[in-house]
Amino acid sequence: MGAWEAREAREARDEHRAVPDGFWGPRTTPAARALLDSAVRCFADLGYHATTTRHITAGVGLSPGALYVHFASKEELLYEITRTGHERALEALVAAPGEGDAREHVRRLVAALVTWHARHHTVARVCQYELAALDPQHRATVLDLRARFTATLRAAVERGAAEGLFDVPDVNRALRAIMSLGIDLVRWYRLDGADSPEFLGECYAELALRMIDAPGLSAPRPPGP
Amino acid sequence: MGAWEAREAREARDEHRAVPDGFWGPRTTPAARALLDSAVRCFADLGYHATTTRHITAGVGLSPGALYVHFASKEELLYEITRTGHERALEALVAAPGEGDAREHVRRLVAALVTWHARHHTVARVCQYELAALDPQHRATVLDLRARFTATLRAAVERGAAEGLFDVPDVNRALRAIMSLGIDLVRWYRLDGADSPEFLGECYAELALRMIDAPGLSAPRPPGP
DNA sequence: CTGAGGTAACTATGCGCTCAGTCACAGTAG
DNA sequence: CTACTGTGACTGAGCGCATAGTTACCTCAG
Repeated sequence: MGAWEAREAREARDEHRAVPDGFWGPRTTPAARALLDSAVRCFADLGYHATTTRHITAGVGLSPGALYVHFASKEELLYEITRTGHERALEALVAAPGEGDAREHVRRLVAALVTWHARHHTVARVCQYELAALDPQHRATVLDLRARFTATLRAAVERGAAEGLFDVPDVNRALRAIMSLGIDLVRWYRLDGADSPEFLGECYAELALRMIDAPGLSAPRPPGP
Repeated sequence: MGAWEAREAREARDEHRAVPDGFWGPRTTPAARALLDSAVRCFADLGYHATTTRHITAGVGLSPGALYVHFASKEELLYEITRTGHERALEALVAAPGEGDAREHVRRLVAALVTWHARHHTVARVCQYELAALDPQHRATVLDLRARFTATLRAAVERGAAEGLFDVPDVNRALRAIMSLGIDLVRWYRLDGADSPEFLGECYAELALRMIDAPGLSAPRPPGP
């Protein structure tokens, strides 16, 4: 039995994966993907600075030096995680169909935002809490992705405000409130809890609309749990 | 000029204080208060694990060993900060008057929650993000304070739901949404921004009520910015 | 004199990262 | 088929360094 079969056997009995297949993209090798998975779990549990390279490599049954075969540094690992995480979240947002009026568009955007952050709450936690540990250049790249994310949501809210569907005295304040609903759940959400990501997305989309709806426009209440 | 006058002179030209006078309680000595202030700034900026004892002591013009004259360890410093922060936040919440119906009570509680977290956003950031670095015993003490905090808010929401004022299919989900509004602002709020803590508290209290109000109960819209 | 507060040099530890060497394996020559 | 060789993944000891925490000594107001 070669080393690679032995490692696959170890991986098979590892705890559940941090992300689904395909998340890291097709070019990444199996060992690099396993290291990214392990790093996501460690960074989410302990934080970037409290995580050692030995934690990460031990999580996939490798020795400390193996990390540097696939990544130049611990920081590059964090960069790969946060950049890919932000790219996937942005993809989920722009994939939300823009049909219907601004109200339906915002509903679908918030549902997509919340569903993604709930389903990928471990990666999302790293993306939200560990940006300060990035190199300035890497951080700038990730913050640019964040700006595009926010701009997508802002456009929909501004459109609804212009059409008189929403009552938002300050678009930025409304945006921050909506984003807070989606972002803060990475702090507490667990996949084995009562609410599925999709269900939570629907609930929170309704809450967001209630916050910004103009008076008298509220639709009938959504289904219960 | 003695060493103490020299230190006071250094403090006088320091950047603005992290917390107002009296925050740490009357028993703490001036040197200990200065170290707590410096630690709050460092932990909020860099995170607990990336902060060294040299950072903290250099921030008040002392040598590294001086920290251990006043505190047993870096962790005890974090414990003092998070415990006191949670105590002060809880005090602000229970000080909100409970007069009027449940709707007004929730409004005042959310306003108090948001106002406190905005005004003390630096301490609050440490309280929210660095709990994992606490000793298990210290963490248990702080989590108990958090539970009492949540229970205060939950009681008011449950009362309103029982009276038919609120439409909340799941009290925990509504609570989490409201708490997320208040907690996530420590990530972005700055005191030199456009909204004062009190004004943001009023705005967010209104948003919270819109999320949970039963249909047809919404009051006229609040004042603009 | 006393002792609380503070200093500076120190220790032990554990970190990120390196590098010479091992191993499995694919390709190729004879 | 065997023998040889190049290649890339990986090992594991360990380097240089920065860290948290310790300690012996100093200062000076009361």
